[in-house]
Amino acid sequence: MEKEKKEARNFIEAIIDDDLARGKVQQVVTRFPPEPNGYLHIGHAKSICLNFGIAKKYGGRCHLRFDDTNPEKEEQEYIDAICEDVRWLGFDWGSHLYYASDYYEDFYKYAEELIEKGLAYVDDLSAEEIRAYRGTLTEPGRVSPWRDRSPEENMTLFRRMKAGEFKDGEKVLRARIDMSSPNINMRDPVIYRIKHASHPRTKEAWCIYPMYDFAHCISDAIEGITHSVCTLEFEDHRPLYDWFLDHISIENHPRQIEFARLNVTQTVMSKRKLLSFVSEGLVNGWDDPRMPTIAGLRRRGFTPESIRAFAEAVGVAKANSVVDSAMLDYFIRDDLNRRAPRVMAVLRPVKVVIDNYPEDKVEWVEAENNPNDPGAGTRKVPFSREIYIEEEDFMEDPPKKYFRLSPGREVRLKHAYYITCTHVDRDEEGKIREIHCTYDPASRGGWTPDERKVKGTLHWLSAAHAVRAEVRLYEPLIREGEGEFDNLINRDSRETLTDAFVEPGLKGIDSGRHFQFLRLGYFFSDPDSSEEKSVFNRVVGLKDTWAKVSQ
RNA sequence: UGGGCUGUAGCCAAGCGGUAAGGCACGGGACUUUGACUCCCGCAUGCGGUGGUUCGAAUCCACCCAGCCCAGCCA
Repeated sequence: MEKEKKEARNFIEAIIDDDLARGKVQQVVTRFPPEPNGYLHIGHAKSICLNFGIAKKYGGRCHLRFDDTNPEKEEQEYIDAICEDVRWLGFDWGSHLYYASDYYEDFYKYAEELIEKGLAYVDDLSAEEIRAYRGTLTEPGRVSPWRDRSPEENMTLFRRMKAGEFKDGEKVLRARIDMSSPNINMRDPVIYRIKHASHPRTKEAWCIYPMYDFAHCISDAIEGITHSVCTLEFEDHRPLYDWFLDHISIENHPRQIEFARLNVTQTVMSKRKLLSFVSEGLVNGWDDPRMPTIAGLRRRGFTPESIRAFAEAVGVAKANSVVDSAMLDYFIRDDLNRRAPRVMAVLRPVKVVIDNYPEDKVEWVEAENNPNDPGAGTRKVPFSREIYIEEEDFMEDPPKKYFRLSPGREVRLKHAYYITCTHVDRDEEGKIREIHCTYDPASRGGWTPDERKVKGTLHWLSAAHAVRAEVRLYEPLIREGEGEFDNLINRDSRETLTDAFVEPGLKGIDSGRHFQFLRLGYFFSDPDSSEEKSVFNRVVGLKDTWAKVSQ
């Protein structure tokens, strides 16, 4: 019998179940609230899967809302990219696409309400002075000399701020809470500042902009969000959000739940650092296959399914943690193993001449497209006297347990014949020119009537038929280990192989296709591919037991 | 040395007073026309530490230790 009664539930879902059971909420509404100041990365993917996942699980809805309250850092390009990434990940916000900037009038109205109630004031202190007055972690702050202006005066000043009568930084609006609170967020936080800047959406309509803390909680409330899921660093802000919502005329008061953000080994999860990678040219843009951005992962060849499975597997909790990147590798392999057709490619070719094979003969051997999926069918691959094999599949003087090709050794060419190495032809510098072999005509298809065992099986390509391709291999941008961040940056994280070859069937292949290059790994045809030259990214290598053994 | 939060295996993570799930990694074996996949097996007398309560504690209490976050007119 099935036994899936034990449905995995994280602590957030436990809270939601409880709220539902107590009748606190009838419908679950969540949201994913990015600031459009950069591209989304794998850490955001976890949050997206969490928020949209919860909505789906509970039959509720999840909004996509841009927290665009800082016009100096935000751009339309980022808005478009974020929408594309969320959609690609497989989530649908339906008609629920919102912007904090849609609520600017509301925020303004609520700010005036606080002023009327004597709960907000216009402060003339400079940024430096405000910082000095704020106190420290262990000492209370001091009140601003402007803290006791009358509501009328504050209202007049605030309206003049809005009207553009002051320069940037000349005045701010602050909440009047408690300068001696042990929670620094409660020490009269700034809620509006003057920025004479053009906003991607509201353009020149405003010269005062609300701070995140003020805008965010009100946006959630306006949208009817029931559960505001966010990361741990906002835990200290919750009392502030509660204060705002308790002091303005608004009905809904979402419950905020904080979880630990995702960290992955050898992976940069800071938008600031990722932006510097882009601007300093360490990578070729936000969608460079080495980037942990969703756009980068997509171009590398990751699938939405694999990322969702990964997000599900890492779980949700409150403990800071760093997930082993091997986990991500596992889920993309797991997914591609099921769907990627097998094909042969030789990345670093070395020529093999089969001396007893007829000069001009070509045989088309049958090859299965996916041994794990009989429905995937078969294809024909050309075989001839001269072939390419992988450089590392031959060793003149092999260590023990090496069961690839070496002098006197017999191996199987996948789908084709058994060959035995007779001798090696080298040039003056000692570099291999050709490896000479003989083949056993009785072994066609890859087995013999005498059923003798051949331990090694190699992939290969008929030299005359092989199609040249470019293959790009990637390593993590960050090296393993500890130390100064800059010293860990891998400035040689991409290797471009321009002399690789693939099966003739891949000539002119479309971009966006997944393959398993037999024995090498999973590859993805890059958008840089053209009619003349295909370009493949290595998504991830196959697990390589030999690499471990040979060390 | 203020406030908030967190410590369960190498890495994630269940567990909610009844005797330590699961995944990744790792090790061993089987299978193999991919050294892949798949399949078996192994992997915490132990839950940050010390006391206490209890017939019984990872779960409750006390104290201690360690780590993370907060002093933007960023989000």
